[in-house]
Amino acid sequence: MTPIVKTRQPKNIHDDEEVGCGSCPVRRLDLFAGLSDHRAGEMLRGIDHLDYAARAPIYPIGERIPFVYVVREGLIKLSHSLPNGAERIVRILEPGDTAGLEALFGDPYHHTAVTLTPAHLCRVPVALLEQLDREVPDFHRQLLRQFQRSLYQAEAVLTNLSTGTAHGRVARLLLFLARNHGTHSVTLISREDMGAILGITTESASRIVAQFRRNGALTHCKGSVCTGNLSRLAELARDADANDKPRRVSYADG
Amino acid sequence: MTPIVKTRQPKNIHDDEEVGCGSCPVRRLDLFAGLSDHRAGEMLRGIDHLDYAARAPIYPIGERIPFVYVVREGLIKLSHSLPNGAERIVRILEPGDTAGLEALFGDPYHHTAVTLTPAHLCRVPVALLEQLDREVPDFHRQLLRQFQRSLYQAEAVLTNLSTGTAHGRVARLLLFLARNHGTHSVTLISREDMGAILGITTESASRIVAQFRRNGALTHCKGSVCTGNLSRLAELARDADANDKPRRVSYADG
DNA sequence: CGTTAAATTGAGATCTTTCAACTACGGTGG
DNA sequence: CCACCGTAGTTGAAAGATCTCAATTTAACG
Repeated sequence: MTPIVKTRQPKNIHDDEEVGCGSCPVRRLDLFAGLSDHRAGEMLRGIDHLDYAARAPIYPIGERIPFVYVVREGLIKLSHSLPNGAERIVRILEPGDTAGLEALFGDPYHHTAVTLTPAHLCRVPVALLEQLDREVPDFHRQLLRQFQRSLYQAEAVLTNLSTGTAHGRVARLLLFLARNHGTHSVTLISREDMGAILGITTESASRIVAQFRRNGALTHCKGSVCTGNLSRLAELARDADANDKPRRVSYADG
Repeated sequence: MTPIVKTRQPKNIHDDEEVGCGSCPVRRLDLFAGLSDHRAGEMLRGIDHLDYAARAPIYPIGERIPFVYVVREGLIKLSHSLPNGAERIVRILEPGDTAGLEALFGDPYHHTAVTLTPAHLCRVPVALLEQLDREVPDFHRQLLRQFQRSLYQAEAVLTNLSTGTAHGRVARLLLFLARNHGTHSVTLISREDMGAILGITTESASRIVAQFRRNGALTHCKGSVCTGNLSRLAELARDADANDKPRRVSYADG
C-alpha cells in the first residue's frame, strides 16, 4: 500500500510534497463537497496533512484546540477511560469520518483519539469550517451528515459489537475489518483493542481469534493479516454458537 | 404530576386546550430557541402536540414520514431489533431531546421509538424546520447541537450502561432514572426494558433489582417508584462488587 | 374476584474472567 | 550474526458471573 512514515509524532507532509486536498479521496464525500476547486485550493491552505504510525495518539480527551480531523486513510479509535482505568472504545473511524467535531462548539474533545493502523489525517481549523459555513450554501448540511454518521457508528458499536456472545462480537468485528479492507483479507488489530471495542477481556479476544483460526474462519495468517472466510464469519456473527466444537452426535435428533 | 391521557393512540391535544409551544418548557433550550415569540407563534401552528401512554409506539423503524419529534415530557426508548428477535435499546430520550432527526435528510427512521413512561411530544414537520433554517440565523447550530446531544447519549449508553458487571449497569441505570427524576425517588422501568438497555436478560435485571431492594439501595418501593440510596447506588455503580453478600470478616485487613 | 402479564426465584448449564505461566516476535546491542 | 529483552499473544484451570428454563408469586385490571 501507500508507504507510511513511521513516526510517533505525526509528520506534517504539507511542505513535503503537494498533497493538497484537491487530490484528497475523501474530499468529494465529505466536508469540502460543493466547493469549487479554485476556492477550495485557497481555503485548504489552512489545513495540515498529518501522517501517523499505528497506535499513535492524535488528541487526548479534554484537550481544547480549535481543530477538527478528517480521516483520509487508516482506522482511528475514539475511547473513554473507565473509572477502573480500563479503556472503552466508543467508535472506530474509517476514511471519510471526522474526529473532534465538538471543537465546532468550542468544547473540549470528548474522547481520546488514537490510530489503530497507520493513518493519514487532515487537521482542519474550526475557523475555516466556519468560513465554509458562510460561503458554501449547503455546507452545514454536510456537517449535519457528519454528525449523523458519527451517531450511526456509535449505535453500530452498541448493537453489533457490544451485544451477544463474545464469539459473535469478534466475528462481527472481523467482518467490519474485512469490509473496511474491501476484500477477503482481514487486518487484525491488537487483542487488547479488540477487547476494548467488544467489552471483553484481552484473553477472551485472543482465545476466540485463535479458535477462529483453528476452525478455518480465518486462514493464511501472515503477521496481522489473515484471509477471512466471510460466509463462515457471517454465520458465526449470527449464531455465535455452532462453532468448532466437535459436535456430539445426538441420539435424539440423529 | 401532570395528568396524562392514557390512550394507546396518541391524543392530539392541539385543539383541546391551548398548549402552544409558547409555553413549551423545552422551547428555549431546543430547536426553537432564538425565534421571536410572534414569529414563533405563527410557525408553530404546524406542530402537533401528542400525548402518549407508557409503552405506546411513536414510530417504527423504516417508516418514512417528514416529521421530527421533540420530547417535552417523559422518557422514550429508541431501539433496534436484533436478528434473533430480541430488542436492543440504543438510546433513551429525555425532555429536550429529539427523535427522528434523520427525517431531515429524507431518510427513513433508523429506530423504533416507544415511550417508556407517559410522555408528551411535539411532532414537527420537516418543512417547518427547513423554513426555520432559512429564517433563523443560528438555527442550524441548534440542529448540530441536537445531533451532538444524541451522539453523547448513544456513547453514554455504551460506556455507562453496556460496560462492566450487570450489577454496575443496573446501578448506573437507576442513577440515570433518579437524575432524570431530579430527586431521590426512582421510577423503575420494566425489567424487560432494563435488560434491553443493559444487554442482560430480564431475569438478571429482576434479580439485581430485588437484591438492591434487599440491601437497601432501593427502599420504600410503591408500585414502580422507589426511594434510591444514591450514594449506595453510586458505590455499586463504581464497584459492582461490594454488595449485600454478608461480608466475611477478613483477618488480614481487620 | 378471576385473568393475564410482569416480576421473582431456583438450580444447573454455559460463558467469561481471572490469574498465572508460557511462547512468539521484533528490535537492539554486542 | 546472534543473544537478549520487552511486548504482545497464547493457553490452562479454577472461580465467578450470567443465562436458561421452569416454576411460582405478585400485581394490574376489568
